[in-house]
Parts: sequence; structure tokens; C-alpha cells
Amino acid sequence: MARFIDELRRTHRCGELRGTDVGKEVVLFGWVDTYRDHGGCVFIDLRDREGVTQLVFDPNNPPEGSNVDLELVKQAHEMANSMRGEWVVGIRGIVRSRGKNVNPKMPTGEIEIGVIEAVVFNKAETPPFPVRDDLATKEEVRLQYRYIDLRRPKMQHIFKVRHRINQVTRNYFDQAGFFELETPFMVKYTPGGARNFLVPSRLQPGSFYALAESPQLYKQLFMVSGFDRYFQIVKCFRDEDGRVDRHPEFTQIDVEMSFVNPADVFNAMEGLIFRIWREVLGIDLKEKYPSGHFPHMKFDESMRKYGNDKPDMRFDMPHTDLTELVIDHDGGGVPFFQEIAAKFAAGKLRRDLPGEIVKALVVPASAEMSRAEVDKLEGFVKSMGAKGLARAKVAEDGSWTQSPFGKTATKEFIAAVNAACGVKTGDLLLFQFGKEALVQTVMANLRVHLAKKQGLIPESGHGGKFEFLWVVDPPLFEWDDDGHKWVAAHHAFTRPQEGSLEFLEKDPGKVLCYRYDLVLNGFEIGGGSIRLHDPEVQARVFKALGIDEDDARAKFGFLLDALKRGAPPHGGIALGMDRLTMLLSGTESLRDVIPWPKSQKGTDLLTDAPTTVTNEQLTEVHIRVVAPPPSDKGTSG
RNA sequence: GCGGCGGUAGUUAAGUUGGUUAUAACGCCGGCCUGUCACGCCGGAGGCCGCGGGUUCAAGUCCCGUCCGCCGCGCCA
Repeated sequence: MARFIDELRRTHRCGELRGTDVGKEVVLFGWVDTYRDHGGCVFIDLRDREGVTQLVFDPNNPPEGSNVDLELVKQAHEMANSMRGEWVVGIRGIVRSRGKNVNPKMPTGEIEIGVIEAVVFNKAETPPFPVRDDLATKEEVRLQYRYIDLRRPKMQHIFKVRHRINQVTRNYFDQAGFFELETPFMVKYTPGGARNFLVPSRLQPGSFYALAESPQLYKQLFMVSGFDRYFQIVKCFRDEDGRVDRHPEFTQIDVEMSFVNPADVFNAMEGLIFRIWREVLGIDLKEKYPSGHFPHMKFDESMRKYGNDKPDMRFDMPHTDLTELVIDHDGGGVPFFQEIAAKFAAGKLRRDLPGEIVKALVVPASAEMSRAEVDKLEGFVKSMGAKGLARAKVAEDGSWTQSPFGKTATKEFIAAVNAACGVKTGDLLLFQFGKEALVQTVMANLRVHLAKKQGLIPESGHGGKFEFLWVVDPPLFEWDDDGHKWVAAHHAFTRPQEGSLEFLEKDPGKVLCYRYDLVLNGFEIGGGSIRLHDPEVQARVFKALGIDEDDARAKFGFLLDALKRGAPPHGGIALGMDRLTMLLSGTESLRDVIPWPKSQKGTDLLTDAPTTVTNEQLTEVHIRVVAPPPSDKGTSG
């Protein structure tokens, strides 16, 4: 029977005790945060997940009480002399007031513990970096010792928030009549969409499972099974390159509902978001959204004004699409634009098809950008594949100066552009033109970049602003330039809108669908759709995609069968749990809200995964490695 | 796959046109210290300059290659 833990039970967490607890005998366990040795007496700040409490080891001024053994107090002081950062210790002592020495910076600053006896549960090597919030240490090192990094109060707070989101979510859906149901991770490989992680089968030589990139098909099958309302907080796996808001294994709050229209899905999710913000952040979104609903924007408008389908609405700064103007003015005297106009005139490009576009963005005179700063911007856009960054400064008479276009552009064209962009004297126009996808990407990123430079939004974090937006009515199909065919923009089971069914055969690009994305501060935090449950329309969609019946059967046969055996109309959505946590907690990267994250190249810096395996292990799963294994990697087995 | 930035003590950084023994702060170790709270004071130890090649009398510094991390493009909801 150990004295501590068995006999002396923990009475409080560090960070709980207040002035009202003075006089109590307490037992605390925790980690040595800092120690201050004054020779005769030693101060130690003891830390656990709830906070920090100051311990005093002082044999010359021992705590008063019936259970005080001076010999133990002396021993404890000896032990305290040797204690170092991150040692794991326990103490018994008396809560006493700090009198005049109150520390107003600490929640427990009114009190301290006069230590009667102590135990060292475990010594600790000097940590590679201090356990403090104001940390400058590289993320690489933090991830190597993530278990230490996670001790920092900031990190403990993030994962407490994440825990709260999970609990609120479960309560909310339970009360709303949803069942929490599970789906397999090891699933059939289905082509299209994200690249899958593969799991070799031992029992079926040469065959592979895929790790589920989402529970999409299974949750639809749940609807066919009659569960009516499903949710799951579930891991998803996608073998794609990293970004600040992407991770190879991530968590979704996955939802599917039967007999619903988009508004039903919106209501369900808005209810959840409102609850999370209220119960986790203490923010009532009703003040900002009195109707209880988030605003909508059509996909088309979002692309035109902001260049992507996830606009950050904390600021405006819209793009102006000048394609029509350029065509109407035959290029307006600008050689680059004349080229584009000529392509339209010759019928090489069509206005109703994706092709080449011209866009402009206004930097207000108040931003006072120097030539050098604009050159830096040019480097920024070039890193995204842009050829350059054409610009024009608007002079008092409306003419363009400091511009490659200024000399040749016609007066009429300049006036028209100025009017379209709504410029004022001193404003700077920035142009992009060419392939639509590239122009959109560059302009969308440029808009956000400029907003950060101008201080309209912070470099990272929400800055106290939460701007939600539903982006709705996107096209069902996307033109695949490489494959020269139409492909499903989302997946092949999204329901086309009734009004666009007529275009399915004659003009697939015009078919809109019941697809929706939830956007928060420029991040897509969720997306979903109403599904296609009508086999007849389904057949037409496959046809438009160039998928014949045999093809469809081979890939999705099980789902097509299910849809013919009593499938209710259904739809759903998935929220990015990690992104939601990231935005809500104001952290800068997805890795900050994942306890054990992987690096951008998918490695685990803590465990060194993935590693090579032994030949025996490979043989067992019928795999032969062709690529030479990296020489400096360890071998498991 | 591509572009950008970075890698120097445990940590964060400095390091000049290539030139003596590679600096500083914090941390660490030892000593002193009874009211500190990022305690203070005195002393000390600590380096594969990411790795490999090359140029040179001489490389942390220049050149080539390579690995790792981050940001972005492509890819990806």
C-alpha cells in the first residue's frame, strides 16, 4: 500500500483552490511547472490540466495543524531542493493565504500550499522546450515531443474545446432524433474523388480494401434501411497532399436524413452550429443571425465575385469580371485582351463555356501600396502559376498610369473598366486574364492576401468575427479539360434540380443541382447534397457522364440495387470537425486541433510512421515492394 | 510533380567581401540566497553549423546533389 495514491487520495486539482479554501488539508498531484529555490524555503508551481498552484516547502515556517510532523516537513524540503521541471510529484499540505503576497496574475494567486509531506512519483529528463504558452519552438520539434507540447495550457484548452464540441454534437443529435450509427473504415475501392489509402488483404491475395474517404455510400444505405436520421463523428482518410486546413486522416460530423429538402438540412445544421457556439464559446449567434439562419449565395455569384466557392465574408473587396467588357470593346486596345476577344469572335471560345476570362481587383488608394510592394504581390501570384500581375493606377482624369496597358488602351475601354470597378482617384487596379481556373485561383488568393495586408482580417484566427454562408446551386457537372468530357463535380449521386433536367442531354454545363457548402471565414466547413434516388434520372446522369450501364454496375452496383429496393428521398451533409474546431478556437492550422498530427508529407514525427516492414510481413499480404526503400528509415518487425 | 521559405548548443536566434578559439539569450549543471511567482547573484559545461560531394591554402559562409519541416500551386470537398 503506497502512502500517496492509495492512502492519500487526491482532493483537488491544481487550479481549483481559492481564498475560501484556506485552512483545508489537501492532497495534490501534478507536474513541476517552475521552481524557485530561496535556500531556506523553496517555491514550486505545481501544474495539472486545470491549472497551477504554488507550493511552499519551508521547515522554518511549517504549516499549522494537528497532522503536521516536522520531520516530514524537513524531508519534503530536502526533496523539493532536488525537484526539477516536469517531475511528477504529489504533496499533502495546508491551504493558506498569501497575505500581502497575492499574485493577481494567477487564478489561484490568493493562496498557496504549506507542504507537510511530498513524494516524487517520477523524475523527468529536462524537456526539449519549456511547457509554456508563449513558445517560439519550431513545430517540427513540438511534434517530435507532442506529449510534452500537449501539456501546455493552450493545447489543453484546445482539446477541452474539442471534447465539448463532441459532447454538444452528440446531445444535439440525440435530442433531434438522430441515431449515432457506425460505418466501416475498410471499404470497397471506388474510383473518382480523392486518392485512397489501400489495405492489402491477407486472405484474398492480390485484393485490397480502401480506407473510407467518407461514409458517403453507407450512410445512404442507412436511409434505404429506414433509419431515417443518422449521424456519426467519424474519421475519414484521403491520400492527398497537405495544406494548412487538410490532413490525411480527419474527422467529420456526418449526417444523413430521409424525406428532406435542402432547407431541412440547413435547419438541422444551423441548430447544431448555434448550440456549439452558445455552449462552447458562450456566443449567441442569434444576435448576428436573428432569423436563426445563415445567408445564402449562389455558387455562380461566389465564383464571379470572389473567385472560389468559399468566400471569406468578413470583408468585401469583390472581383470585377471584365470578360464581357473586353469582348464588347474588341480588347479595348490592349494586345493581351485583343487576343482573347479574337478567340471569342472566332468562336474558339464560347461565353457559356469555361474558357478564358479577364478579372480585376481594386486596391483602394488608402492602402498606399508602393511599387516594391506590388512587385512582391507579383511574386506571390507567380508562385501560383500566374504569368504576371498587370496593374494600372487611376489618375485624377481617370487615365491609367504606371501600367503596361495605359498607353494603348482606348479611352472608352478605360472609362468602361473604371466604371465597372467603381474606382476612385489613386486606386490601383490589378488584372488577371487567361485560363479561367487559374485566374480564379490567383484572384481568390490575392483577395485574401490583400485583406490580410490591409488589416481587414488577421493573418490567422477569427479576429472575433464569424461570417457564415451557405453556397448553393452549383453545377452538377464540371468540364474535364484533360479527359475532354463532363465529370461529376461532387459525386454521381447528387440530385439535379427539376428546373435543369431538360439540359441533362443538350447542355450538361447548365444543370444545377441540390448541392450546398457551409462556409465560415473563407473555409469550407461542410458540404452535402440531396441525393439522387430516382433510377430514371440516375440513368440519364450516368449517360451524360459517359458511364455505360456495365460500368455503373461494376462500380456502384450495390448502391444502384439498393436504390431500386425502396429508397426514400434523402440527403445530408458532413461538417469538417477539425476545421470547425480550428476556426472556433482561433488556431492557425489543422494540426493544432489534432492531438497526434502528421507532417505535410504524411509522416508521424513522433513514431516515424510510416516505416518499411519485413519481407515476412510483406509475403503474408502478398506484396512485393518495387521502389527501393529509403535507406535511413527503420524497419519494424 | 512544381514554386517559395527555413535547418548553427536542449530551445530561439546572430554569424560581415570565405580568414584566429563559431557568438548571445533562455534552458541545463554547481554554489549562494526566506516571500518568490519567467525570483535574484556568482561560476561552469554544452556544437556532426541537417547530410554527402566539390571549389579553395582555408567553407557555417561559395557550387552541386540530397534529406527533413513549413506555406502555396497541382491534386483534394
